[in-house]
Amino acid sequence: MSSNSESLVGAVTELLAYPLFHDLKHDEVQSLCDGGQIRVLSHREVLFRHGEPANFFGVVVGGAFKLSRLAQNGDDTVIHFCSPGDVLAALVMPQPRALYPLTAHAMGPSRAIMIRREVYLQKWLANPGLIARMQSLLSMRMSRLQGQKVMQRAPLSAKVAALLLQLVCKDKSGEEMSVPLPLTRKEIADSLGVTVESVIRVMSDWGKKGLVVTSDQSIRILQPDRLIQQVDGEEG
Amino acid sequence: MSSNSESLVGAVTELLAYPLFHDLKHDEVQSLCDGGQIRVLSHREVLFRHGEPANFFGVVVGGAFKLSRLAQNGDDTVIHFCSPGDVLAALVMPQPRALYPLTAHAMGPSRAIMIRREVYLQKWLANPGLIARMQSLLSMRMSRLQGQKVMQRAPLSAKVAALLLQLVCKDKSGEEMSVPLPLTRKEIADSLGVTVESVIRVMSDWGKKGLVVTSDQSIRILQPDRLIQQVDGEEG
DNA sequence: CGTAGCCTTGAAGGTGATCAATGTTTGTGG
DNA sequence: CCACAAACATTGATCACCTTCAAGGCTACG
Repeated sequence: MSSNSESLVGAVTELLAYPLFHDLKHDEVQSLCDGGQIRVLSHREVLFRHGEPANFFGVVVGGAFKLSRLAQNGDDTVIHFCSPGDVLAALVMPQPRALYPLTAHAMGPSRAIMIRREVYLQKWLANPGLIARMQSLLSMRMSRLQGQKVMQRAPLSAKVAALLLQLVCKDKSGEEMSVPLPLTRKEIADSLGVTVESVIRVMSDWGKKGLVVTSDQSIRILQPDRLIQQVDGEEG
Repeated sequence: MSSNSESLVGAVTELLAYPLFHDLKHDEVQSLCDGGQIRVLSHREVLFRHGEPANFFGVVVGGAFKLSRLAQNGDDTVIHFCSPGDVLAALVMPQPRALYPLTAHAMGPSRAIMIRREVYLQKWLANPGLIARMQSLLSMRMSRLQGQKVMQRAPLSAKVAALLLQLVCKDKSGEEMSVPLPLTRKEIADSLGVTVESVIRVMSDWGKKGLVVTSDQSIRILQPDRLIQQVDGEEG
């Protein structure tokens, strides 16, 4: 139940599969993970907490994490959902006495490699190709945040639709696809800054119309085109 | 009136003053700006536009810029306000066929150094110390975005107060301070995703109570402590 | 078997949006 | 210097959307 740590023998090979490490050799990745350790978490466990000293950054290698912060009224706001291949808290590493800017909760059983701050400063920053790919990753995350900000004035249904469509791998529009995270209505609400009840009303409406189905904690989108119409503000 | 470009003889020396280039020598900065050019814009002119091919990134050296995107309903959303020393569009440089992710409008007379994409890839990325400081900059920008997202459920007055307090250099709380940008109500509204009218109602209320004054296009905060109370949700 | 987390539904109420009209400031050209 | 246009600021009335509050059901897990 509690977080466990193992050696990262096999994990390094997993990393090679992610675009971030694409043109690197096994030894090079090994060196980039120097002194790191794997952490295995179960559902709702905390990888790191907002405000703690940030001596490690992370690479997700399994499951998913939600990055969130508490508002002063008590309920937390989800900033980002992380999938395997994503990097956590790397941006704050350069700061001398860095604190984690967010709290990271595991969504379902998850794993992450935690790597020392010094290794980032000495080895990661010295590798221009790696930094370039990391900046692309950050650029996409930034882009998502901005995309959500643009939707602020849109009706709630548009926001929920946009979020769901952001989360599915948008390969083939027109076909059925499913959200690759165990996502609760509360988490959707916390991510959009609205109440659970409102999200439920929107989504149960879609359920009746056959737009989406929630089965087994997994959200499947049956008619992506009609969801996209919701984003664009048309009536469905 | 239209955007002008000069050589950047003197501008390089200006750069040395910003934290980003703090430990660099004049020649090094010169090399980092290789082939760059200075652009001088007047109020409301566009430095670059969302969707254009991004072959240059920028460093602000005077005035201010607002980074915004159009929503599908037509009005634009302000993502960020840039002051001198800030870097523009650097994150997308690593991508092969990068497009500008936002539109940059000058707020009042402003200047920026525009530097070729290749120079970023070859010289900037190869300088670990520089990249580290750039990531700190980005980290702060990210932090602002997140801070605003956390405020989403708060009442409008709290959001406006938080924005104003973010923009002033928060040195001495308790004393009078003023926003260092020519900021209109519309821009505040576009930044928060609300309507102009709502912002006006909040701020004119504060004006009557002596919390803030708008004179000469400049917003001065007379009683910062009471503004902070607004953020925390207390009645004023 | 009981608790905890999640989902659902309904009724009432408030906050901010919308629409419309008008005043104010800034900048431009004759 | 004045006239005019454009951008910005302001105020009021009405209304929709989302929140809040309350109550209950479902499933998982110790």
